Amino acid sequence: MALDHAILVSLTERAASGYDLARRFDASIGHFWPASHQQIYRVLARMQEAGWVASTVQEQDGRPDKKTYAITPAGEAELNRWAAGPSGREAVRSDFAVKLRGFRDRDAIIADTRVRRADHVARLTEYEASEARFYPDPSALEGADLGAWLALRGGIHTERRGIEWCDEILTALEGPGSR
Amino acid sequence: MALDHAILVSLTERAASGYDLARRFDASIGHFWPASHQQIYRVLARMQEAGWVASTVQEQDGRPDKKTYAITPAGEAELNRWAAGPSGREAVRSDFAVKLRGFRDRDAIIADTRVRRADHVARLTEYEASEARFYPDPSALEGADLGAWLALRGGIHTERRGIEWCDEILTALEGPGSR
DNA sequence: TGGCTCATGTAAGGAGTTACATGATTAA
DNA sequence: TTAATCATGTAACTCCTTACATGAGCCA
Repeated sequence: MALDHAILVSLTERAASGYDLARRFDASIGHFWPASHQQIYRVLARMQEAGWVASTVQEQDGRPDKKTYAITPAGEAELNRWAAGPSGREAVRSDFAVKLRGFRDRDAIIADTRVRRADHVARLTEYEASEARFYPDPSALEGADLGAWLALRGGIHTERRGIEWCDEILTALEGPGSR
Repeated sequence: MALDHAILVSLTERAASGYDLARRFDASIGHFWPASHQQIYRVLARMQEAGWVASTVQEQDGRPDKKTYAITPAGEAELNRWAAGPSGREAVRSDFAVKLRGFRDRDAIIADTRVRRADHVARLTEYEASEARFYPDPSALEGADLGAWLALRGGIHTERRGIEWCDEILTALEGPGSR
């Protein structure tokens, strides 16, 4: 059900079409809760039926009509209800850890680890650039900005520990100095 | 499909019934790929049909019959095939990060963060105890043991960064010194 | 001419969760 | 006598993924 709330949070920041939301999810919220456009359209339809969002259609020339969704008071109430409750522990599901655990193909693991490391570095770079750009003075943050910054910090920690882990794996499998 | 491979890895270590596997998942492999007994029974049935595992039934007095599953050569081949390929990046889905991002209820977030922190500490303690007990001399490890240790290291890194993140959140929301 | 962006969806299937079901033994 | 452990499953449901579908404009 958390996709519902992720969409509501995003709509609180600004009304949007399904298409817009899909792009936002690719760029920002999706780092914490990825979603495809197909899923987003389905959930929007469901939430409209529940009265949590309302849509207005805009015609556009040369382009398909655009349905813009906005959060309703009922949607706000639902967000508040959800925000007040505890969040569940998220399940860790790592194909990679299972593969390590079943240790069979040293070279495949090394290759895999290198790819993962590069991926972590890329995302860390992206997060750090966002942090420098949008939150240069964290001690001055309040409310929504503070929350968004803390969420970003979570991403930064995740990527850093991912790099550390990859380095440990590479050191153990290839010996130090060969990376 | 990775539950299939997690079960196969576990069966490689030792043949087991669905019930045994469910307990093993609760205790160890499940830290990287949680699974309920219902799921495990379903996957075992599917893998038996595919010829990846074979079962023998043992009668027991005073207790229900026990179906013990073992991996077959076809299952070994499948595991090797899977181990040689790259592993996908796992999707991060964090209810908690979405909640932070939508920052609405400071007290609820603080309470939530404290619970999460305690949870991370508990698991970290467990992992560190396992490490000290089973892998006192990591530099001497090889093969399957090395893989299992590296997987455990991943868990340790995850919990540590989880604690760091929680501390950062609590510091930002309550100010330093009040924790 | 071929692919990208904008914009909306449907449909089928795989994976995971939750609830239900049965039945004997053993420990508090 | 109540609950937990051992041991097996079925059924319904939600959620996510992948593939398919349409159609106009724009850039190389």
